[in-house]
Amino acid sequence: MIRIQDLNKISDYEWEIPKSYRQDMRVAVRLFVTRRLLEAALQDLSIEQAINAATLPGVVEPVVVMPDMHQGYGFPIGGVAATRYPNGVISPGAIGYDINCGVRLLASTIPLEAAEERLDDLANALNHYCPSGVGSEGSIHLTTAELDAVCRQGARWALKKGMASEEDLRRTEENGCLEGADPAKVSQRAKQRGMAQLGTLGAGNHFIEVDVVDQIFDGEAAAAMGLQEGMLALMIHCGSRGFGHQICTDYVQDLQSAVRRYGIQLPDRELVCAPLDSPEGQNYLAAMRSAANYAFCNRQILAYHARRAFEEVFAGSGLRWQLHQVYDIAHNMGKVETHEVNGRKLKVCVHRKGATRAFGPGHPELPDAYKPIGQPVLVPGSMGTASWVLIGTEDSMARSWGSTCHGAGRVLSRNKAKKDFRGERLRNELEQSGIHVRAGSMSGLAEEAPMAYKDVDEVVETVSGAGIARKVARLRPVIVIKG
DNA sequence: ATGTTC
Repeated sequence: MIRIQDLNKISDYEWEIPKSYRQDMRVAVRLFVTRRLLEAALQDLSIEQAINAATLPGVVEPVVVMPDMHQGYGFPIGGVAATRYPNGVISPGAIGYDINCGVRLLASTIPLEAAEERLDDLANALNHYCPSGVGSEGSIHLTTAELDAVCRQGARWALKKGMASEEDLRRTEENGCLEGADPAKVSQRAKQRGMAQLGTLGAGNHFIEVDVVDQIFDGEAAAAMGLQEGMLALMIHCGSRGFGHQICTDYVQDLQSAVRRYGIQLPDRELVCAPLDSPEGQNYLAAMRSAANYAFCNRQILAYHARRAFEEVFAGSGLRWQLHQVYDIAHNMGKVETHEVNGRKLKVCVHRKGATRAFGPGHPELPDAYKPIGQPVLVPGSMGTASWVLIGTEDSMARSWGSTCHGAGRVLSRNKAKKDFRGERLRNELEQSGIHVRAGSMSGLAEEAPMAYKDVDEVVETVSGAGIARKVARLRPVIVIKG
């Protein structure tokens, strides 16, 4: 087990594990943590998993972990690993089971005071229009051909169906559609699971939240995003549902043979991978991109449903209002990107698992509205606590592969949380603190108890202190919809 | 996270 004295302290917000720590490490590991969060991380296997990632063929210095890190399947949630393209490897476990799990934020022009007495109705309407829960199905049942179109087109598919605007797409990572998706590389079983789940929320830590903009930290960036203090905002946190989960399951199994065929030495079988330039690696990439596009489309359709709920509730209110997209960004994804390494451009596959892309100002991928300020980073907190809007910086580009944190990060396992907390009691406590809660499952609610998570404000303070993101706004929840 | 031990 690694001990705190095995790490080098770089600053109050940054630590390093040198590659000399273990013989099979190819590169160092950088941890963006305070001493307190480092001590929390030492309680599980997340740091060991980051060290294991530093042994991957083609990995480029450094492997990075974020302050919200915790143990995951083969690779820490909160981890970032860049591998040379196309000579390095790609690993499904370093992207996650919920491919393109991510967050979408919409900002309204409705002041909290004007909406207060309608919040209960709004919670009901959101709960009604946005199906949630494990295995939940939506109103859309796709044919195989339509599902293939969703895989290729992502959120653009929703535009064709009248459920998106061009502006929604512009304010979505990659305009809501990754190139290179190929539904022919997706199993029939995954497609079966995906056909009826488009436009559904799912369960676990996924949620739809109505927040009030509580505090602005960067006026210029907030203005560019249309965020105003005291106004309502809508946050959607979900991913690719059973579709992406099945694709990950399929390829974790599939790629075991590639590990043998290409003679890859792995410290942990769960870190299964394949060379990016192998047929196995390319097939996974094409399937992973299909799931990513499904998730972009899923969040787009959920936003469409949510707008219908707002329209229904505020129709007779006499209010003039808008609900415009701020941004949509993934935190579980593999992306082929060009980064500057030692003064040279290098093409890499950036694995982000529980880490949010955080491109700095001027990046060509950003929409014009955000080029001057940097990319919006959307950080959901644990249930009932704050959520944050941040922006990417020059430092995130230079030091963390254009990435930052993604949320609060668990400290207790789901099983432990279910034992320690009661869903009914949590719901009552949230309601008493003025948050309207709609939850499908009380045991699911217990798993998401805020006490099972780190303090999101402390996580944000750390990335902000380290310089790999800048604070824009803090949001406070008033409605929480859970599966 | 997940038709939560296909």
